[in-house]
Amino acid sequence: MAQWESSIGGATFRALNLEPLANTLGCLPPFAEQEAIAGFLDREVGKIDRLAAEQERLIALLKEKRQAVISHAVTKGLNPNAPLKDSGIEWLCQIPAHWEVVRIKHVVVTIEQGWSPQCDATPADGPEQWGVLKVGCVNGDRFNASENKALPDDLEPLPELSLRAGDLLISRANTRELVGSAALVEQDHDHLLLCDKLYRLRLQTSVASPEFLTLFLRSSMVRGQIEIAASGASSSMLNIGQSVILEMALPLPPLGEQGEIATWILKCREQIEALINDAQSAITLLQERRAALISAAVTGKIDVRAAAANTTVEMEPA
DNA sequence: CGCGAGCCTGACGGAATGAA
DNA sequence: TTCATTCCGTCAGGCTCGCG
Repeated sequence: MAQWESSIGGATFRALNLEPLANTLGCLPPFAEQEAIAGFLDREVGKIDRLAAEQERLIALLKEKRQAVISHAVTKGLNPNAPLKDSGIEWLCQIPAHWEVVRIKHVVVTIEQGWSPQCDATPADGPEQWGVLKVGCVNGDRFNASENKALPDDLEPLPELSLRAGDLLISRANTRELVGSAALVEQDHDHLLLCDKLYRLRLQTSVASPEFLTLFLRSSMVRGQIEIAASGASSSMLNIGQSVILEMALPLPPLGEQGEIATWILKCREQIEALINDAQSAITLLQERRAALISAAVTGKIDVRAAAANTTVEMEPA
């Protein structure tokens, strides 16, 4: 490969011309050994690919688990022995008997949208420069303050749109999978402004915890409701109105229990994310091992006849 | 390279609502 | 009624990726 690097042309699409390929110098072992190397690589690379596929499956299962943990905890609580009652809402099924069901509007003090002036394409440079959030800041598992665009110097910022700790942000327009994504702002961002495509909810914190509501909005039940309610002619930009959020049923434990549930979910999430990271590292290592193995086998650094007799293969250090 | 497809979203316009 | 603001919907374009 290293021999070809200087011969590869193209900027956006990298292509190798035939001539350098034809002129490539290679070492050619006897035919029987070529066959042995090919057979060896088939076996060993196959093993590595199977291990990597298992890790990929593990990651998919962990992501499902992460979702299931949220969905279960925000609708059933942490005590498996708590008596249940019918919630009266079809998509919520049963909830603990001591919980209430309210409309989200009953715990919301304000809901507002922001402002989307024409901005620079680059994010604000440091916390002192004004920036306007992009809708993508609520995608994924947590609020991402780096998803913003710098406000041009000739535009006057609107300080009342800057973010405060506890603000709950929800995207009002995006693809079906992303619309309604919710994230909690954990600290003040004095110079970051709310954009037109985001709803900001401020709650009666004596009744409802923003952490709990954020997690509830991420549950599979709410995702299902949002995806049903999303409207619009363009499938790449579906919308949800304020009423979709405000009229949604919310199963509400006592405030203290909301906090316990949120803390527990966040702890589980950390553990699951650590496992996902481990699996991803394992895949990276397997890919490196795969490339090294192929390289070592075709350059004669592994004696494949000896390797065939052993299950473990020793490679010379690179 | 050039092109098309898919995905995402900024920007803008129109409808609805509220204030004067 | 008029004007301003808020809310909602979508067009068009940027970006990435894959293909011939």
